[in-house]
Amino acid sequence: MTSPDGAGAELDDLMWVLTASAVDVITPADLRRKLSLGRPLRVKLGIDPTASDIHLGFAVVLRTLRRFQDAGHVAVLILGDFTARVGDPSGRSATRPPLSAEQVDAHAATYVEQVARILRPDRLEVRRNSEWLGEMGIADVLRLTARATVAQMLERNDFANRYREGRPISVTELLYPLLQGWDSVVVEADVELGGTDQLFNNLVGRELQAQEGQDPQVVLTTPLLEGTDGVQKMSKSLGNYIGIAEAPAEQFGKLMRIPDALMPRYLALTTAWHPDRVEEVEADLMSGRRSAVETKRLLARTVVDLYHGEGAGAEAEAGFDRVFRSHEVPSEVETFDVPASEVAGGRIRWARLVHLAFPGAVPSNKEGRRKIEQGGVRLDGVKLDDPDAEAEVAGLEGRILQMGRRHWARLVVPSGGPE
RNA sequence: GGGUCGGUACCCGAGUGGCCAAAGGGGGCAGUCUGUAAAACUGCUGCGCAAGCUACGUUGGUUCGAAUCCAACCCGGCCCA
Repeated sequence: MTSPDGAGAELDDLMWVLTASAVDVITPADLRRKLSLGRPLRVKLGIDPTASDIHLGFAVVLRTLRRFQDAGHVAVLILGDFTARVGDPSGRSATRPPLSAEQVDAHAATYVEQVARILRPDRLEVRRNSEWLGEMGIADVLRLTARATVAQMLERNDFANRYREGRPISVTELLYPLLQGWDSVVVEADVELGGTDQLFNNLVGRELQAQEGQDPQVVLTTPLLEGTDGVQKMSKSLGNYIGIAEAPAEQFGKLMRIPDALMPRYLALTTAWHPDRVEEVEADLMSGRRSAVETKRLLARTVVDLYHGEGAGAEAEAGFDRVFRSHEVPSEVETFDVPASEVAGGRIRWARLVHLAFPGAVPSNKEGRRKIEQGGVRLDGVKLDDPDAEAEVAGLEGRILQMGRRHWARLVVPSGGPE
């Protein structure tokens, strides 16, 4: 079906770029046909405004959307504000509390701001599904529900598994696929993108469009990227994510810590490279022409460059080497002001100080004590050994407290207090 | 509506009157090693300097003493209607 002329070759390449990392394309023939229409396609992506940080996992589908934009098509971003307000119970157990309109607005704003780091502003349309779903009456809803049967809904793996395992499924949940599908009808989507977990929902959109006499959307799903632990899919709640807005040093460090086995996945899904380039680097890695560490460094530099600009990756790498190769203190260390109120008689317990300086990593005094006992705390490179000992606060000024391998604080002593 | 089983720490899960801040596993964290990878090994994993305090769905009760017994309630699974 490939024509020998230039246009055909171009289309072949575009298909390759758009679908190289896709899991399902339903159907490739439809996609090819639509791409040849000679008009900008409307490419839909529904997002759930309950989370507020975009990470590399979600960026996978956004990157694909960007590729459509670069090919001249329009990104139609649907904020599922209506569904978020109703309270999507998909997470079950903790029956997620419905969000208020204000919360949704706040999330939506940060979302759009972050999305702008990946999508281009021209050829971008942002819609909220409350625009139309909020207008629907019970009669409309019933009409919509009449279009699907329970058996059809249970075809969705997620539902089928839960049903089989005796886990709860709320009736509302059965409704979501229909509502999302209706979004496609309203915005007249030509293509809908989504993670593989959205396959079923997006196919429902295809059905509904056909019933409404529209040319059904092409459904293209992208893989769910594994998080930094290499096992679970990346998500904020699991803490295994790399945010696209995170600082270069953070991103670089986290990327260096992913399991080696994950590199091909990350090369393909997080770099925005042409798939030919991905294959080339991967081949070098497999053949040993490029070592694992070098490949990982290349990956980390590439991703940091992508979100922080050309050169940011190399800079982050230099900082990384400084800390983890030369074991020096990073050039930028956050200062920690020892609170005067915590100082008794010019002294403070080490365990307490560690807790106060690193509230996130050391959530309690008790934890601070454990960290010291286990040899995880250093002052100017010297291990502390007695958590119950007290430090002379006056002697702490400007010294560097280190906890574990990745936490530092430059101590600042309160001045002007009653001496 | 009736019956039945269940709700334990971040997760799974043992525990059925005191020896339970609660076995075991997973996860996580710190240490050694290393490429901040993997594998391996060690330790830790409610809060408090401590006395002690708070925690086994919720509330109340029995008891010298409750995660364990009783009552009501809330939530979920299954079966019947």
